[in-house]
Amino acid sequence: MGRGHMARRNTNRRVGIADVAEKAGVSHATVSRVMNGNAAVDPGIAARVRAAAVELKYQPNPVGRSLALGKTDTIGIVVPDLANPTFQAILRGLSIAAAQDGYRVLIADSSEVTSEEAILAGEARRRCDGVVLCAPRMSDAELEELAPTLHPLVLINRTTVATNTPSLSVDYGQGIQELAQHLVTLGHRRLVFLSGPEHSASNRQRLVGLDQFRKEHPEIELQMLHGGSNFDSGHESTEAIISSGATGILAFNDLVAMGLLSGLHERGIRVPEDISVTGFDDIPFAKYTTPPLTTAAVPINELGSLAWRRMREQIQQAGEAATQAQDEFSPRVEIRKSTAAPALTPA
Amino acid sequence: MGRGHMARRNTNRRVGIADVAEKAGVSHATVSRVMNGNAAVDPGIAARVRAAAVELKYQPNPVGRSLALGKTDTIGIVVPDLANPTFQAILRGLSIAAAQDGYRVLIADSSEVTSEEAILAGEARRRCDGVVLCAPRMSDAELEELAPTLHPLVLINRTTVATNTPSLSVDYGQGIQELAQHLVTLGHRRLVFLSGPEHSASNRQRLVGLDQFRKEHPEIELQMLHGGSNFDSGHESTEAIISSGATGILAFNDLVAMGLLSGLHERGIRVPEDISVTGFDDIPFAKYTTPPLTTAAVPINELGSLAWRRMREQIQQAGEAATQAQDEFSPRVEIRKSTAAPALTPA
DNA sequence: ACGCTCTGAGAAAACGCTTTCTCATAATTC
DNA sequence: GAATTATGAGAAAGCGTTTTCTCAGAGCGT
Repeated sequence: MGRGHMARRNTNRRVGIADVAEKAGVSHATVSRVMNGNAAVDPGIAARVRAAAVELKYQPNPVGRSLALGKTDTIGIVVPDLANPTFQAILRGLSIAAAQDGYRVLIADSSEVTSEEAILAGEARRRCDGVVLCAPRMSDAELEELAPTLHPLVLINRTTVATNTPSLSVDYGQGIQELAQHLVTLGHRRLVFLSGPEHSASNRQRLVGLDQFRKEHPEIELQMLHGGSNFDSGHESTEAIISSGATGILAFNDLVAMGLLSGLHERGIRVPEDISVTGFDDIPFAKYTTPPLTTAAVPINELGSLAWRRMREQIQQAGEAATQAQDEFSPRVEIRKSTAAPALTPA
Repeated sequence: MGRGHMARRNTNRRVGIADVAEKAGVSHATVSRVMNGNAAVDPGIAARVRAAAVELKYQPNPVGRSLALGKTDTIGIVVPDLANPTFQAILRGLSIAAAQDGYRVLIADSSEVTSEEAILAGEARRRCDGVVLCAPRMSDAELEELAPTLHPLVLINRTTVATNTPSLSVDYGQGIQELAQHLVTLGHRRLVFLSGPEHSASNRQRLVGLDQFRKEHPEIELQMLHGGSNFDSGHESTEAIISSGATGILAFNDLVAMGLLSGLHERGIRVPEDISVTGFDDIPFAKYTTPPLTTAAVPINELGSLAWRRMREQIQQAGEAATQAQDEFSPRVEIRKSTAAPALTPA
């Protein structure tokens, strides 16, 4: 029972195409043809090969396939922070959508280290058939330079001008304006925006939106307060918020709002009776806070699956340079219980 | 300026080792040696090669390397549901720890479809150097059969007897007992356990723990209520909880507890004054609910990084069959504001 | 000055697969 | 029945690396 000429190195080798070929008494090529259904193979032989394959539990080695086919059936995603529910949701949507088409996703977390992003993205690209760059913190110039080298690329929360790479963005500017408008309609006259990370493009968009809002509502007092993007930064801002004297708070996102909510609660300040608070994103937790959070809903699951669709389009087209879609989502204000008319409307 | 014999197929080929070799006037082999610093190379030549490499922006193709080296520097993780913060945290911990050692992670979400788990795990294994199986829902028998085929394998929340694969588990049984004890100590006499998914091994552990608890506290009334593992199932149980007449509620996990918290709030029932609620896991959101949730803290970030350490040990040892560690974590009860003495202790 | 060891670079095999190329055999046509 | 065309399987080239094998030339000792 010789193992043939293949028994050269390891005895406990993983079963390869050669083993199946030997067992079925055919050539490597024929096994490959049968496994991939590529060319016509005599039904009898095909059956023999298939039988040998199942008997040996043969599973083609994906690395070998990848090298031969020039594709890995894998896409990469680079996120600034995997702890952020927004990015988790995008990752999830992407992963599920991609899986439906037989693709897997490789993840890379830049941990908000801007300088790592380009490296991670490049590495991911070399291992994968494409890359999704999620809310990159790098500069526009850097992004512009990097984009072409990544080519099958989908951008989330950023856009490029030079190359026409598909991008998915959310109109944060509009969303924050609508939230501000909501507060004003309720009767609030003194607002605070608790801003997010400086490198965040979406934070800049919110600021631009609020500038616009100021022009349209010169009668409203709108203060800016520096913050971050997580619970803790919201919590830490509690005192500053209280002493601001504002009655309506626009938090950078839901996480910040939740941190703030908890801080206010500890201080015995009632929401929404004393202060109204809004979030942004409508993460799944937002409607379960106490009180449920008024926020601007970003269709976060769709983002992931649409990202995959755009990626797939590029992978399939390969050659033809089609015009790439620039999708923009408008957040929808979700009014819950964390906002209400202020107790005393100042004269 | 001929491209040499390499210009056979695509003009816009990706730059390969051959291009560098040609430019530096050396052989493929030498370029490889320089890039990997494997063998001694004449400093002059090495410099020439390196110069050529940077000029051409040469980056070795990982697929080629993987084939040659028999490793991918990638590990896979299979989770039942990427929407669950617990698994997200594990994924994150794993990803960050692995990245520190130059490894990437490929994710697979079985979406709670038990029959997919084995397939996904197998596929992941073929593409990666190892697999982390996170809270698999499959039967013990299936797991026992699958484990050896996955070999560099780390199990989370499950164990195997046959193969000695390292496993990380949490003593859910003890944790839930401690929470129950906490409620009893506060004066509660009527408790409810709002249980989780049936296929979940950790749910079974909780049930076993509570059986034990019952034996030790025959005087306590402990009801079981069916539920799930997310917000909605907690929210949906609100009525059943209220009509149970219990004053202390042990929710399957923090998500369920949060859903319940919100349901109780809507019904005007105060927590903890009227009813005490506990969660499990101590997800980041738990301390920001209103009121902050009493829960059993699972060291969730450590789980991910420890999973990587165990994986790395196996990858490095390769040959030597070392005894594999079975790590067990004891949850630590985190007392917050969602539990308190019941208003009226029944006679 | 001759032979020996040692250093270092190129040739070639290997990794596991797909696919083109080639050719034998069977099927078809006049 | 001989020439022509389908059909289908094997041989071999490639995919992009690493690594073993081989060998030329430099350095050394006597």
